[in-house]
Amino acid sequence: MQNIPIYALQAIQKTLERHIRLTDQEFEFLTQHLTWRKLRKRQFLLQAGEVCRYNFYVVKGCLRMYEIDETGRERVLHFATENWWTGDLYSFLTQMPTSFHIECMEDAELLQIEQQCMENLYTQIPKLERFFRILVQNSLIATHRRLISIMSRSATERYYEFIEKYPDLEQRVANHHIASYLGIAPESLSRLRKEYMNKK
Amino acid sequence: MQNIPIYALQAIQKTLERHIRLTDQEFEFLTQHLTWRKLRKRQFLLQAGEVCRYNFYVVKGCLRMYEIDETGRERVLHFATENWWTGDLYSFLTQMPTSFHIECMEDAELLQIEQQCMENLYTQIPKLERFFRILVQNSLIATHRRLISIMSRSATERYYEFIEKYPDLEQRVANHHIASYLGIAPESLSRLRKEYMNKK
DNA sequence: CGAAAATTTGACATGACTCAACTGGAGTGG
DNA sequence: CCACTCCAGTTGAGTCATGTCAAATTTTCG
Repeated sequence: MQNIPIYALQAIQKTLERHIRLTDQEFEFLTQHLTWRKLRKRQFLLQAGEVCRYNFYVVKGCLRMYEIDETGRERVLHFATENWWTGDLYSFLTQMPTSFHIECMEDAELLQIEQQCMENLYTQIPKLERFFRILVQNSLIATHRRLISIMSRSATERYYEFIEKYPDLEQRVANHHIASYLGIAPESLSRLRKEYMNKK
Repeated sequence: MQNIPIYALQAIQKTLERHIRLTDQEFEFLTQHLTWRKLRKRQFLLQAGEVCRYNFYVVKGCLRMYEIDETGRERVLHFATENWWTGDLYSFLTQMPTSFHIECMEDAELLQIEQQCMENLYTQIPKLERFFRILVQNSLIATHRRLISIMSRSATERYYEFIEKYPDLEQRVANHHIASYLGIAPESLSRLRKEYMNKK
């Protein structure tokens, strides 16, 4: 197995430090359960039907997690870039097959933790249970906001919200994926974009 | 302070047992941090601007948590009935003022845990940290589903989904609150209902 | 019983979708 | 390095689901 580069360890350490403080021993112990992974553009980290065995931390790159609905249309649930986590929590926890795909939109570098290890880690380092609880809580809060947003705001408003919140993604991510994330047709997004350009 | 009735303790115990197993001592310890609360219809458990200091477990009754958006319109984020939990996680955690209201739609009986106590409880009984992590995770999964649903399905489909999933709420909750939950106009819901009745 | 609120109904408006055609740029192979 | 293909993005026209507003009716509750 390939060694984990130092910058990746530093990155995840910094991310952890935002919520918990680990001793060097604890961090060392944690890193023994991390695996280093590199993927190229268009590769899948996860495909529908598989069980999601890992939780992924993005060191570099840009990924999207999406579902294909009954009508065959893709629905982007979220994007993940540097220092974000991704994975299908539901599948991860229940060990049921996932309904999601996670695809690299750019070459990517990741750290992964296996589900099995997580349980051990929680026992060995209770602080990690805290970390992941907070992570999930934040995720829930963000999803609530998005739900409210999609329920109360027009396509235009949601688009403006998006470019304000994620100016970088606007640049990195293909238009039709953003449209899918916002829950609008790519054609509509194209028109919104045009309108927005004219205003400026 | 009023004593907690036995049926309330039994209810919460049963709910906890779905994910963790506490010893009698642990449960006893937990109950010392619970407060019993009764509310009447139309009373507020939480109002925008307050800090949400508690996590609430519903023993009896039916509540709604909602936000008032920029246009003055109510958006129902969720309903809570028997054996559900409610509260504003974000405010609860950050101790920032909430933007939500939680209102009783029927006379209600609740158990509440104070945020401060939670932290102690987690330390004393790590299993509880697990319980709440799982709770939040399930909540996140449900919210993801709802997001996908609102993005990919028509108002009709969402309504059918709702009555299938929560046949009891359909009965207990006012029409316009369900409309708000589904993200549609009350008039539209009324029409969907009519259509649905004709079909049957 | 009566006032206020909720629901229903009708008429109309419109934002966003669909489908189809066109444009432009990136990637590929000769 | 050009020509060709393919996919993403743009644009236009027409449609439809759902929203809005207003009025009528029913229900709720003091």
